[in-house]
Amino acid sequence: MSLPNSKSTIYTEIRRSIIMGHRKPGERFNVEELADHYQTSITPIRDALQMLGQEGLVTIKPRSGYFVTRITLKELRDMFELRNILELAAIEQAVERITPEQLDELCSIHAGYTGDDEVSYDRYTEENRRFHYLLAEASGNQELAQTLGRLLDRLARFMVLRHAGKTMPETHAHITKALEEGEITSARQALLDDIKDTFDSSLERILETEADSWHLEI
Amino acid sequence: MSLPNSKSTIYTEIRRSIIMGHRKPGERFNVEELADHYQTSITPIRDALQMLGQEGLVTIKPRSGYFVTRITLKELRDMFELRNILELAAIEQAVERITPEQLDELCSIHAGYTGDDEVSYDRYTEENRRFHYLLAEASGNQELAQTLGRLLDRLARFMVLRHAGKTMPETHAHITKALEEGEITSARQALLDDIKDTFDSSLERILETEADSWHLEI
DNA sequence: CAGTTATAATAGTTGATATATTTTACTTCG
DNA sequence: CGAAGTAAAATATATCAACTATTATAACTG
Repeated sequence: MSLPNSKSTIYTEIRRSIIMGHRKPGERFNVEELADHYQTSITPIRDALQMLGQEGLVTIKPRSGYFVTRITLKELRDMFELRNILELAAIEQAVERITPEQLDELCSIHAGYTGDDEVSYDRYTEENRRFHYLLAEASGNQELAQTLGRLLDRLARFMVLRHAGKTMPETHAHITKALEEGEITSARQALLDDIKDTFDSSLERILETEADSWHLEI
Repeated sequence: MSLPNSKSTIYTEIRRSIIMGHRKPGERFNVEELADHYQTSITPIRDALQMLGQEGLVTIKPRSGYFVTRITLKELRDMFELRNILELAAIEQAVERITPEQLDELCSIHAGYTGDDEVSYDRYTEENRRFHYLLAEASGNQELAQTLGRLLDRLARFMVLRHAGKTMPETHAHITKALEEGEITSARQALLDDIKDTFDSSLERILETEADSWHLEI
Protein backbone atom coordinates (compact mmCIF):
# COMPACT_ATOMS: atom_id res chain seq x y z
CA MET A 1 0.00 0.00 0.00
CA SER A 2 2.34 2.73 1.28
CA LEU A 3 -0.49 5.21 0.85
CA PRO A 4 -0.45 8.47 2.80
CA ASN A 5 -2.14 7.99 6.11
CA SER A 6 -1.86 4.26 5.81
CA LYS A 7 -2.01 4.53 9.59
CA SER A 8 -5.68 5.49 9.56
CA THR A 9 -6.57 2.74 7.12
CA ILE A 10 -4.83 0.18 9.31
CA TYR A 11 -6.38 1.68 12.43
CA THR A 12 -9.85 1.39 10.93
CA GLU A 13 -9.38 -2.19 9.80
CA ILE A 14 -7.86 -3.45 13.04
CA ARG A 15 -10.49 -1.59 14.99
CA ARG A 16 -13.20 -3.19 12.92
CA SER A 17 -11.71 -6.64 13.39
CA ILE A 18 -11.83 -6.19 17.16
CA ILE A 19 -15.29 -4.64 17.25
CA MET A 20 -16.72 -7.34 15.04
CA GLY A 21 -15.33 -9.97 17.37
CA HIS A 22 -12.99 -11.44 14.76
CA ARG A 23 -10.20 -11.30 17.35
CA LYS A 24 -10.67 -12.87 20.75
CA PRO A 25 -10.02 -11.06 24.05
CA GLY A 26 -6.42 -11.57 25.16
CA GLU A 27 -5.22 -12.37 21.65
CA ARG A 28 -1.79 -11.02 20.84
CA PHE A 29 -1.02 -8.84 17.85
CA ASN A 30 1.91 -9.86 15.72
CA VAL A 31 3.28 -6.49 14.64
CA GLU A 32 5.63 -7.89 12.02
CA GLU A 33 2.91 -10.03 10.51
CA LEU A 34 0.58 -7.03 10.33
CA ALA A 35 3.32 -4.93 8.72
CA ASP A 36 3.80 -7.69 6.18
CA HIS A 37 0.09 -7.99 5.53
CA TYR A 38 -0.32 -4.27 4.92
CA GLN A 39 2.94 -4.07 2.97
CA THR A 40 4.27 -1.36 5.21
CA SER A 41 6.79 -0.82 7.99
CA ILE A 42 6.04 -1.24 11.66
CA THR A 43 5.53 2.48 12.36
CA PRO A 44 1.98 2.76 10.99
CA ILE A 45 1.10 -0.48 12.77
CA ARG A 46 2.47 0.86 16.04
CA ASP A 47 0.60 4.14 15.54
CA ALA A 48 -2.67 2.32 14.94
CA LEU A 49 -2.21 0.05 17.96
CA GLN A 50 -1.27 3.01 20.16
CA MET A 51 -4.48 4.74 19.11
CA LEU A 52 -6.52 1.66 19.87
CA GLY A 53 -4.73 1.42 23.19
CA GLN A 54 -5.77 4.94 24.06
CA GLU A 55 -9.29 4.01 23.08
CA GLY A 56 -9.35 0.99 25.37
CA LEU A 57 -9.74 -1.66 22.69
CA VAL A 58 -6.09 -2.74 22.87
CA THR A 59 -4.05 -3.31 26.01
CA ILE A 60 -0.39 -2.38 25.75
CA LYS A 61 2.20 -4.10 27.92
CA PRO A 62 5.32 -1.96 27.42
CA ARG A 63 8.24 -3.81 25.86
CA SER A 64 6.10 -6.90 25.83
CA GLY A 65 3.24 -6.76 23.40
CA TYR A 66 -0.15 -5.59 22.17
CA PHE A 67 -3.26 -7.56 23.13
CA VAL A 68 -6.99 -7.38 22.54
CA THR A 69 -8.32 -5.95 25.80
CA ARG A 70 -9.90 -8.40 28.21
CA ILE A 71 -12.73 -7.20 30.36
CA THR A 72 -14.25 -8.47 33.58
CA LEU A 73 -17.92 -9.10 34.25
CA LYS A 74 -17.92 -6.08 36.55
CA GLU A 75 -16.65 -3.92 33.70
CA LEU A 76 -19.32 -5.31 31.39
CA ARG A 77 -22.01 -4.44 33.92
CA ASP A 78 -20.58 -0.97 34.45
CA MET A 79 -20.50 -0.36 30.73
CA PHE A 80 -24.12 -1.36 30.28
CA GLU A 81 -25.11 0.77 33.28
CA LEU A 82 -23.35 3.70 31.65
CA ARG A 83 -25.22 2.93 28.44
CA ASN A 84 -28.49 3.25 30.32
CA ILE A 85 -27.46 6.60 31.76
CA LEU A 86 -26.31 8.05 28.45
CA GLU A 87 -29.13 6.73 26.31
CA LEU A 88 -31.88 7.71 28.74
CA ALA A 89 -30.50 11.23 28.89
CA ALA A 90 -30.27 11.26 25.11
CA ILE A 91 -33.81 10.10 24.45
CA GLU A 92 -35.19 12.58 26.95
CA GLN A 93 -33.71 15.44 24.94
CA ALA A 94 -34.32 13.78 21.59
CA VAL A 95 -38.06 13.67 22.20
CA GLU A 96 -38.03 17.46 22.14
CA ARG A 97 -35.35 18.16 19.57
CA ILE A 98 -35.43 15.38 16.98
CA THR A 99 -35.94 16.51 13.39
CA PRO A 100 -38.17 14.84 10.76
CA GLU A 101 -35.05 13.92 8.78
CA GLN A 102 -33.58 12.15 11.78
CA LEU A 103 -36.83 10.27 12.34
CA ASP A 104 -36.77 9.15 8.71
CA GLU A 105 -33.19 7.98 9.11
CA LEU A 106 -34.07 5.96 12.21
CA CYS A 107 -36.92 4.30 10.32
CA SER A 108 -34.85 3.39 7.30
CA ILE A 109 -31.95 1.75 9.11
CA HIS A 110 -33.41 -1.75 9.14
CA ALA A 111 -35.19 -1.32 5.81
CA GLY A 112 -33.79 -4.40 4.13
CA TYR A 113 -33.53 -6.65 7.15
CA THR A 114 -34.03 -10.26 6.17
CA GLY A 115 -33.71 -12.49 9.24
CA ASP A 116 -31.22 -14.00 11.64
CA ASP A 117 -29.00 -15.99 9.31
CA GLU A 118 -25.29 -16.24 10.08
CA VAL A 119 -24.06 -13.89 7.37
CA SER A 120 -26.19 -10.97 8.49
CA TYR A 121 -24.72 -10.73 11.99
CA ASP A 122 -22.02 -8.23 11.08
CA ARG A 123 -24.48 -6.07 9.25
CA TYR A 124 -26.91 -6.36 12.10
CA THR A 125 -24.30 -5.29 14.63
CA GLU A 126 -23.59 -2.22 12.56
CA GLU A 127 -27.24 -1.36 12.14
CA ASN A 128 -27.78 -1.65 15.88
CA ARG A 129 -24.85 0.66 16.56
CA ARG A 130 -26.11 3.07 13.97
CA PHE A 131 -29.60 3.19 15.48
CA HIS A 132 -28.39 3.94 18.98
CA TYR A 133 -25.78 6.42 17.79
CA LEU A 134 -28.37 8.33 15.74
CA LEU A 135 -30.63 8.36 18.76
CA ALA A 136 -27.88 10.05 20.74
CA GLU A 137 -27.23 12.49 17.90
CA ALA A 138 -30.92 13.41 17.92
CA SER A 139 -30.37 14.78 21.42
CA GLY A 140 -28.53 17.64 19.77
CA ASN A 141 -25.53 17.03 22.02
CA GLN A 142 -22.61 15.88 19.92
CA GLU A 143 -20.44 15.18 22.96
CA LEU A 144 -23.08 12.83 24.29
CA ALA A 145 -23.32 11.11 20.92
CA GLN A 146 -19.57 10.63 20.62
CA THR A 147 -19.20 9.37 24.16
CA LEU A 148 -21.92 6.82 23.53
CA GLY A 149 -20.36 5.92 20.20
CA ARG A 150 -17.05 5.06 21.84
CA LEU A 151 -18.83 3.02 24.47
CA LEU A 152 -20.83 1.11 21.86
CA ASP A 153 -17.64 0.33 19.98
CA ARG A 154 -16.04 -1.10 23.09
CA LEU A 155 -19.16 -3.14 23.74
CA ALA A 156 -19.82 -4.27 20.19
CA ARG A 157 -17.63 -7.37 20.25
CA PHE A 158 -19.49 -8.67 23.29
CA MET A 159 -22.91 -8.16 21.79
CA VAL A 160 -23.70 -11.41 20.09
CA LEU A 161 -27.30 -10.77 19.32
CA ARG A 162 -28.43 -14.13 18.02
CA HIS A 163 -31.72 -14.16 19.86
CA ALA A 164 -32.37 -10.44 20.17
CA GLY A 165 -31.75 -10.17 16.44
CA LYS A 166 -35.16 -11.57 15.67
CA THR A 167 -37.10 -8.93 17.56
CA MET A 168 -34.74 -6.00 17.28
CA PRO A 169 -36.18 -4.23 14.23
CA GLU A 170 -39.63 -4.21 15.87
CA THR A 171 -38.21 -2.93 19.15
CA HIS A 172 -36.41 -0.15 17.32
CA ALA A 173 -39.56 0.67 15.37
CA HIS A 174 -41.42 0.90 18.66
CA ILE A 175 -38.88 3.33 20.08
CA THR A 176 -38.99 5.42 16.93
CA LYS A 177 -42.79 5.56 17.00
CA ALA A 178 -42.89 6.60 20.65
CA LEU A 179 -40.30 9.26 19.89
CA GLU A 180 -42.32 10.54 16.94
CA GLU A 181 -45.47 10.81 19.03
CA GLY A 182 -43.64 12.41 21.93
CA GLU A 183 -44.48 9.62 24.33
CA ILE A 184 -41.41 9.87 26.49
CA THR A 185 -42.43 7.30 29.10
CA SER A 186 -43.06 4.65 26.48
CA ALA A 187 -39.88 5.54 24.63
CA ARG A 188 -37.82 5.33 27.80
CA GLN A 189 -39.20 1.94 28.72
CA ALA A 190 -38.75 0.48 25.25
CA LEU A 191 -35.16 1.73 25.18
CA LEU A 192 -34.39 0.25 28.60
CA ASP A 193 -35.87 -3.07 27.50
CA ASP A 194 -33.80 -3.04 24.33
CA ILE A 195 -30.57 -2.44 26.24
CA LYS A 196 -31.48 -5.06 28.85
CA ASP A 197 -32.16 -7.62 26.12
CA THR A 198 -28.78 -6.90 24.60
CA PHE A 199 -27.05 -7.29 27.95
CA ASP A 200 -28.78 -10.60 28.72
CA SER A 201 -28.07 -11.88 25.26
CA SER A 202 -24.39 -10.93 25.51
CA LEU A 203 -24.00 -12.47 28.94
CA GLU A 204 -25.73 -15.70 27.99
CA ARG A 205 -23.56 -16.26 24.99
CA ILE A 206 -20.38 -15.36 26.85
CA LEU A 207 -20.98 -17.71 29.77
CA GLU A 208 -21.87 -20.46 27.36
CA THR A 209 -18.92 -20.38 25.03
CA GLU A 210 -16.15 -18.11 26.20
CA ALA A 211 -16.07 -18.43 29.98
CA ASP A 212 -12.45 -19.63 29.97
CA SER A 213 -11.10 -16.55 28.26
CA TRP A 214 -12.95 -14.37 30.72
CA HIS A 215 -12.11 -12.91 34.06
CA LEU A 216 -15.14 -13.91 36.06
CA GLU A 217 -13.76 -12.94 39.45
CA ILE A 218 -16.56 -10.56 40.53
CA MET B 1 16.73 11.20 29.06
CA SER B 2 16.51 8.18 26.77
CA LEU B 3 14.78 6.32 29.55
CA PRO B 4 12.48 3.45 28.75
CA ASN B 5 8.91 4.66 28.36
CA SER B 6 10.05 8.19 27.81
CA LYS B 7 6.90 8.34 25.71
CA SER B 8 4.62 8.11 28.73
CA THR B 9 6.62 10.70 30.65
CA ILE B 10 6.40 13.09 27.72
CA TYR B 11 2.71 12.28 27.25
CA THR B 12 1.97 13.06 30.89
CA GLU B 13 3.89 16.32 30.87
CA ILE B 14 2.44 17.65 27.63
CA ARG B 15 -1.01 16.59 28.75
CA ARG B 16 -0.60 18.44 31.98
CA SER B 17 0.60 21.57 30.23
CA ILE B 18 -2.56 21.57 28.10
CA ILE B 19 -4.94 20.75 30.94
CA MET B 20 -3.46 23.41 33.16
CA GLY B 21 -3.92 25.98 30.43
CA HIS B 22 -0.23 26.64 30.00
CA ARG B 23 -0.71 26.27 26.26
CA LYS B 24 -3.36 28.29 24.46
CA PRO B 25 -5.98 26.77 22.14
CA GLY B 26 -4.71 26.70 18.57
CA GLU B 27 -1.07 26.85 19.67
CA ARG B 28 1.25 24.80 17.51
CA PHE B 29 3.62 22.17 18.86
CA ASN B 30 7.20 22.35 17.69
CA VAL B 31 8.13 18.69 17.51
CA GLU B 32 11.84 19.32 17.03
CA GLU B 33 11.96 21.71 19.97
CA LEU B 34 10.18 19.18 22.18
CA ALA B 35 12.58 16.43 21.09
CA ASP B 36 15.46 18.73 21.97
CA HIS B 37 13.96 19.64 25.33
CA TYR B 38 13.46 16.00 26.30
CA GLN B 39 16.82 14.98 24.82
CA THR B 40 15.18 12.33 22.68
CA SER B 41 14.25 11.64 19.06
CA ILE B 42 10.98 12.63 17.48
CA THR B 43 9.43 9.18 17.81
CA PRO B 44 8.40 9.43 21.47
CA ILE B 45 7.15 12.98 20.84
CA ARG B 46 5.04 11.79 17.94
CA ASP B 47 3.70 8.90 20.04
CA ALA B 48 2.68 11.24 22.85
CA LEU B 49 1.02 13.73 20.49
CA GLN B 50 -0.80 10.92 18.68
CA MET B 51 -2.17 9.71 22.00
CA LEU B 52 -3.29 13.20 22.94
CA GLY B 53 -4.86 13.47 19.50
CA GLN B 54 -6.90 10.37 20.14
CA GLU B 55 -7.92 11.85 23.46
CA GLY B 56 -9.14 15.05 21.85
CA LEU B 57 -6.68 17.40 23.53
CA VAL B 58 -4.51 17.77 20.43
CA THR B 59 -5.71 18.30 16.87
CA ILE B 60 -3.60 16.66 14.18
CA LYS B 61 -3.51 18.12 10.69
CA PRO B 62 -1.73 15.42 8.65
CA ARG B 63 1.59 16.50 7.13
CA SER B 64 0.96 19.92 8.56
CA GLY B 65 1.20 20.06 12.32
CA TYR B 66 0.03 19.35 15.85
CA PHE B 67 -2.10 21.96 17.61
CA VAL B 68 -3.81 22.43 20.96
CA THR B 69 -7.45 21.66 20.17
CA ARG B 70 -9.78 24.61 19.77
CA ILE B 71 -13.36 24.23 20.80
CA THR B 72 -16.52 26.10 19.92
CA LEU B 73 -19.04 27.55 22.33
CA LYS B 74 -21.48 24.85 21.27
CA GLU B 75 -18.95 22.19 22.20
CA LEU B 76 -18.37 23.84 25.56
CA ARG B 77 -22.10 23.84 26.27
CA ASP B 78 -22.42 20.22 25.17
CA MET B 79 -19.55 19.22 27.42
CA PHE B 80 -21.07 20.89 30.45
CA GLU B 81 -24.46 19.37 29.65
CA LEU B 82 -22.78 15.97 29.54
CA ARG B 83 -21.14 16.77 32.87
CA ASN B 84 -24.58 17.36 34.36
CA ILE B 85 -25.83 14.04 33.03
CA LEU B 86 -22.85 12.03 34.27
CA GLU B 87 -22.48 13.68 37.65
CA LEU B 88 -26.19 13.56 38.48
CA ALA B 89 -26.27 9.88 37.66
CA ALA B 90 -23.16 9.38 39.76
CA ILE B 91 -24.41 11.20 42.84
CA GLU B 92 -27.70 9.34 42.69
CA GLN B 93 -25.86 6.05 43.04
CA ALA B 94 -23.20 7.42 45.34
CA VAL B 95 -25.80 8.37 47.92
CA GLU B 96 -26.53 4.67 48.36
CA ARG B 97 -23.11 3.16 47.84
CA ILE B 98 -20.52 5.62 49.16
CA THR B 99 -18.20 4.24 51.85
CA PRO B 100 -17.04 6.05 55.01
CA GLU B 101 -13.48 6.07 53.63
CA GLN B 102 -14.65 7.80 50.45
CA LEU B 103 -16.56 10.37 52.52
CA ASP B 104 -13.41 11.07 54.51
CA GLU B 105 -11.43 11.49 51.33
CA LEU B 106 -13.97 13.96 49.93
CA CYS B 107 -13.75 15.96 53.17
CA SER B 108 -9.98 16.11 53.23
CA ILE B 109 -9.41 17.28 49.67
CA HIS B 110 -9.53 20.98 50.41
CA ALA B 111 -7.99 20.60 53.88
CA GLY B 112 -5.21 23.13 53.44
CA TYR B 113 -6.98 25.59 51.18
CA THR B 114 -5.73 29.11 51.79
CA GLY B 115 -7.54 31.51 49.47
CA ASP B 116 -7.70 32.70 45.89
CA ASP B 117 -4.16 33.91 45.32
CA GLU B 118 -2.59 33.45 41.90
CA VAL B 119 -0.22 30.64 42.80
CA SER B 120 -2.91 28.35 44.15
CA TYR B 121 -4.90 28.16 40.91
CA ASP B 122 -3.17 25.07 39.59
CA ARG B 123 -3.59 23.30 42.87
CA TYR B 124 -7.19 24.41 43.05
CA THR B 125 -7.90 23.09 39.56
CA GLU B 126 -6.52 19.73 40.58
CA GLU B 127 -8.48 19.62 43.81
CA ASN B 128 -11.68 20.42 41.95
CA ARG B 129 -11.03 17.65 39.44
CA ARG B 130 -10.22 15.30 42.28
CA PHE B 131 -13.42 16.07 44.15
CA HIS B 132 -15.67 15.46 41.16
CA TYR B 133 -13.76 12.38 40.08
CA LEU B 134 -14.01 10.83 43.56
CA LEU B 135 -17.72 11.62 43.55
CA ALA B 136 -18.06 9.60 40.37
CA GLU B 137 -15.95 6.79 41.81
CA ALA B 138 -18.26 6.68 44.82
CA SER B 139 -21.02 5.61 42.43
CA GLY B 140 -19.25 2.27 42.27
CA ASN B 141 -19.20 2.46 38.48
CA GLN B 142 -15.61 2.75 37.29
CA GLU B 143 -16.63 3.28 33.66
CA LEU B 144 -18.71 6.25 34.71
CA ALA B 145 -15.81 7.63 36.75
CA GLN B 146 -13.32 7.27 33.91
CA THR B 147 -15.66 8.80 31.34
CA LEU B 148 -16.18 11.79 33.61
CA GLY B 149 -12.44 11.97 34.28
CA ARG B 150 -11.67 12.28 30.58
CA LEU B 151 -14.35 14.92 30.19
CA LEU B 152 -13.02 16.92 33.14
CA ASP B 153 -9.53 16.79 31.65
CA ARG B 154 -10.79 18.18 28.37
CA LEU B 155 -12.66 20.90 30.25
CA ALA B 156 -9.98 21.76 32.80
CA ARG B 157 -8.11 24.31 30.73
CA PHE B 158 -11.32 26.30 30.22
CA MET B 159 -12.21 26.37 33.87
CA VAL B 160 -10.63 29.50 35.17
CA LEU B 161 -12.21 29.56 38.55
CA ARG B 162 -11.12 32.93 39.85
CA HIS B 163 -14.46 33.83 41.38
CA ALA B 164 -15.83 30.37 42.08
CA GLY B 165 -12.59 29.61 43.83
CA LYS B 166 -13.63 31.59 46.86
CA THR B 167 -16.80 29.63 47.53
CA MET B 168 -15.84 26.26 46.14
CA PRO B 169 -14.63 24.52 49.31
CA GLU B 170 -17.90 25.40 51.06
CA THR B 171 -19.96 24.21 48.11
CA HIS B 172 -18.08 20.93 48.07
CA ALA B 173 -18.50 20.59 51.84
CA HIS B 174 -22.23 21.14 51.36
CA ILE B 175 -22.41 18.38 48.73
CA THR B 176 -20.42 16.02 50.94
CA LYS B 177 -22.67 16.70 53.94
CA ALA B 178 -25.85 16.09 51.92
CA LEU B 179 -24.32 12.89 50.62
CA GLU B 180 -23.41 11.77 54.11
CA GLU B 181 -26.92 12.38 55.39
CA GLY B 182 -28.52 10.74 52.38
CA GLU B 183 -30.34 13.89 51.31
CA ILE B 184 -30.34 13.22 47.61
CA THR B 185 -32.44 16.22 46.56
CA SER B 186 -30.17 18.64 48.36
CA ALA B 187 -27.07 16.90 47.03
CA ARG B 188 -28.36 17.01 43.47
CA GLN B 189 -29.17 20.69 43.67
CA ALA B 190 -25.86 21.65 45.24
CA LEU B 191 -24.01 19.69 42.58
CA LEU B 192 -25.95 21.32 39.76
CA ASP B 193 -25.23 24.74 41.24
CA ASP B 194 -21.54 23.93 41.50
CA ILE B 195 -21.33 22.89 37.87
CA LYS B 196 -23.36 25.89 36.74
CA ASP B 197 -21.05 28.22 38.66
CA THR B 198 -18.07 26.67 36.96
CA PHE B 199 -19.66 27.03 33.54
CA ASP B 200 -20.58 30.68 34.10
CA SER B 201 -17.15 31.41 35.49
CA SER B 202 -15.44 29.77 32.51
CA LEU B 203 -17.63 31.54 29.99
CA GLU B 204 -17.20 34.94 31.59
CA ARG B 205 -13.44 34.72 31.59
CA ILE B 206 -13.31 33.38 28.05
CA LEU B 207 -15.50 36.10 26.56
CA GLU B 208 -13.53 38.71 28.43
CA THR B 209 -10.01 37.78 27.48
CA GLU B 210 -9.81 35.12 24.81
CA ALA B 211 -12.72 35.79 22.48
CA ASP B 212 -10.41 36.24 19.48
CA SER B 213 -8.86 32.82 19.76
CA TRP B 214 -12.32 31.27 20.00
CA HIS B 215 -14.75 30.03 17.47
CA LEU B 216 -17.91 31.79 18.56
CA GLU B 217 -19.98 30.89 15.50
CA ILE B 218 -22.96 29.27 17.27
C1' DC C 1 -4.85 41.37 -8.34
C1' DA C 2 -5.55 36.49 -9.17
C1' DG C 3 -3.80 32.30 -10.37
C1' DT C 4 0.25 29.42 -10.76
C1' DT C 5 4.62 27.65 -9.85
C1' DA C 6 8.67 27.04 -7.02
C1' DT C 7 10.66 26.69 -2.59
C1' DA C 8 10.73 25.86 2.24
C1' DA C 9 8.90 23.73 6.23
C1' DT C 10 6.78 19.75 8.50
C1' DA C 11 4.90 15.39 9.40
C1' DG C 12 4.92 10.50 7.89
C1' DT C 13 7.64 6.44 6.72
C1' DT C 14 11.47 3.37 6.64
C1' DG C 15 14.85 -0.04 8.20
C1' DA C 16 18.46 -0.59 11.36
C1' DT C 17 19.89 -0.62 16.16
C1' DA C 18 19.27 -0.67 21.15
C1' DT C 19 16.87 -2.36 25.03
C1' DA C 20 13.52 -4.68 27.82
C1' DT C 21 10.94 -8.82 28.60
C1' DT C 22 10.02 -13.62 28.32
C1' DT C 23 11.27 -18.17 27.75
C1' DT C 24 14.32 -21.91 28.08
C1' DA C 25 17.99 -24.52 29.59
C1' DC C 26 21.21 -25.45 32.95
C1' DT C 27 22.93 -25.77 37.51
C1' DT C 28 22.47 -26.46 42.29
C1' DC C 29 20.29 -27.72 46.44
C1' DG C 30 16.84 -30.27 49.04
C1' DC D 1 15.20 -37.42 41.14
C1' DG D 2 12.63 -33.23 41.34
C1' DA D 3 12.12 -28.36 42.22
C1' DA D 4 13.73 -23.88 42.40
C1' DG D 5 16.66 -20.35 41.13
C1' DT D 6 19.81 -18.24 37.86
C1' DA D 7 21.82 -17.15 33.58
C1' DA D 8 21.75 -16.81 28.80
C1' DA D 9 19.44 -16.85 24.45
C1' DA D 10 15.46 -15.61 21.87
C1' DT D 11 11.73 -12.64 20.84
C1' DA D 12 9.41 -8.40 20.50
C1' DT D 13 9.05 -3.61 21.34
C1' DA D 14 11.09 1.19 21.72
C1' DT D 15 14.14 4.37 19.75
C1' DC D 16 16.87 6.59 16.35
C1' DA D 17 18.31 9.29 12.25
C1' DA D 18 17.81 9.56 7.42
C1' DC D 19 14.51 9.69 3.61
C1' DT D 20 10.05 10.80 1.30
C1' DA D 21 5.76 12.92 0.46
C1' DT D 22 2.61 16.42 1.50
C1' DT D 23 1.26 20.97 2.78
C1' DA D 24 1.93 25.83 3.35
C1' DT D 25 4.24 29.94 1.99
C1' DA D 26 6.23 33.14 -0.99
C1' DA D 27 7.55 34.72 -5.27
C1' DC D 28 6.37 35.37 -9.88
C1' DT D 29 3.75 35.94 -14.07
C1' DG D 30 -0.21 36.97 -16.89
